[in-house]
Amino acid sequence: MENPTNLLEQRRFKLAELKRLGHDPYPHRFDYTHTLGEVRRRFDGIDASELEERRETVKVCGRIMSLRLQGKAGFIDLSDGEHRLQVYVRRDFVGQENFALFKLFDIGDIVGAAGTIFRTRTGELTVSATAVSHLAKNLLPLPEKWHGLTDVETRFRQRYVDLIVNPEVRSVFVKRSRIIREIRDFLDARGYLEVETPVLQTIAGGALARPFRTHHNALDIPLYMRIALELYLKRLIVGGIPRVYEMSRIFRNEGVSTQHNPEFTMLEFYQAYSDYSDLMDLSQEMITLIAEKVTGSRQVPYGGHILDFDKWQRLSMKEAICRFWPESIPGPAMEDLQSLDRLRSFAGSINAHFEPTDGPGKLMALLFETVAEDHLIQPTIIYDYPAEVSPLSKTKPDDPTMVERFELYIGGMEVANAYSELNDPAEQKARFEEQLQARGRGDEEAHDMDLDYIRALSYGMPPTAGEGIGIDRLTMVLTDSQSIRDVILFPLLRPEQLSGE
RNA sequence: GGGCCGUUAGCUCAGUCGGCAGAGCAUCUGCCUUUUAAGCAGAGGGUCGCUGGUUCGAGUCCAGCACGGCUCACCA
Repeated sequence: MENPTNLLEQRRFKLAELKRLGHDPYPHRFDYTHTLGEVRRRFDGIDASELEERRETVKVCGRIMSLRLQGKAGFIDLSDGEHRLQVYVRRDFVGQENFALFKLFDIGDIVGAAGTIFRTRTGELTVSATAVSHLAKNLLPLPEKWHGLTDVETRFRQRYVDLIVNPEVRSVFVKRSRIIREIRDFLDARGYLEVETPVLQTIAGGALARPFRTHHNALDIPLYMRIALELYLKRLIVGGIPRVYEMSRIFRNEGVSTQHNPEFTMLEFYQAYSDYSDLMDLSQEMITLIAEKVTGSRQVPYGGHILDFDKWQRLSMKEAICRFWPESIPGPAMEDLQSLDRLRSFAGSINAHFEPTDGPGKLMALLFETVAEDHLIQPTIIYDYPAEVSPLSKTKPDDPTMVERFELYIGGMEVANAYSELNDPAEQKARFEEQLQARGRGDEEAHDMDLDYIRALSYGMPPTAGEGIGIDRLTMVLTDSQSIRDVILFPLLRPEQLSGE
């Protein structure tokens, strides 16, 4: 057979050559003695002469990341995704047959090598092979070694290739895993029970968002994918589990952006006999600790800023509106934020879009989001929200239009949302009814009535504080990622047209 | 959904005024037994995202479509 010119045909040709030489092209296993990381840990500190004396033998395996052929010898760099190790293959050390096999190796192939550890003239730790094995063929060439893979679409669609060639991508997901583990450790150490609640729900509640719809065939009923964990976790507080959390996927049928993916990971935790101010302290402690454990410092780079987790600030929503109001436009005083007419005129003055049916609470939240959110780069707790936009929160003792709720902002993003939970079933029912009216006015995101939840509250729920933390966004902040897709392994994309070849 | 930008070799990218489709890496052939962005000599590789249009002639100009990115709106 002649050497084909097409890259793919060349690889298939080499695969056929492997078979022709009597090698199983896809062997079942490989008995390695050390991972590449173990070799590095064990021998990295040992100099050339000592290695020569010790003649340590190893069997290692990994993917070929580069290959330098040099006549009757050659070097390959193996990677296991995290560590790299060089292998030296020399014809008079491995023999004719193994050397013929070695010549069929391509960049990207998975191979094994047995041999002794030594250092080359340039000092690099290397396995001098006495035998090589072929373990799996790379039929689709990898991106080049200098620029790597930068095309964003290919990186997301073929994350496996992204992970092979871009080591920093792996490090983001290692950090993400660490964040999740630290959160579990933190909550477990404080007596929280981790639970799992339904993803498929007949009423998608606990947040103001549009759900995905699905259908159960056997029961022939419509179902929704959950948009929050909240209402089931509070049922468990009623059931006598005073500290409970769930960290899992939720789904919102909304747009995608650098800060939104339709499925994302949320931590929600609930603590009985506490209110929102307890959770302010707890969140601050937890997030600062995680930042330090995951990044090694309480000062963390993000988007050209240094986030300082030693300097948290706390502002009420009204204070934040007044403080961050643009200087060029006459701004409100605190007392102006009560009056519907004034709120409307202030919203107009900053070109914020609102509906005539929006009440004062919605307008206040709108003013906040418009003028303040972008300024909240440093870790900031914004507290005391309008009741109108918080149907599940307990009102302030001195002001029934406001609730005990706070959100945590870092890097200009909302990272957490917490409140003192409304536990009066009669008031909860009234709040749901208000939401139904908003729904009647066309607000698709208004909360649905959940009569079982009212029934649960009627058995008595202790005073409780609860919080939700967006794990994807927290990961963005702690890995200096500007897009949520950089912290989600397989973000949602439109389907791709793939031909069979 | 709106606005802006992008799509050229396996990868990263050039392509001028509309006039023969280019480079580096990768690949192939030859040489090379401690290289590491190995080296030297040579070669092959293209549905220029898709469909139309204008033109003697389109990667280039025009229209539509697809996919993606950023951004606005919505949201966490």
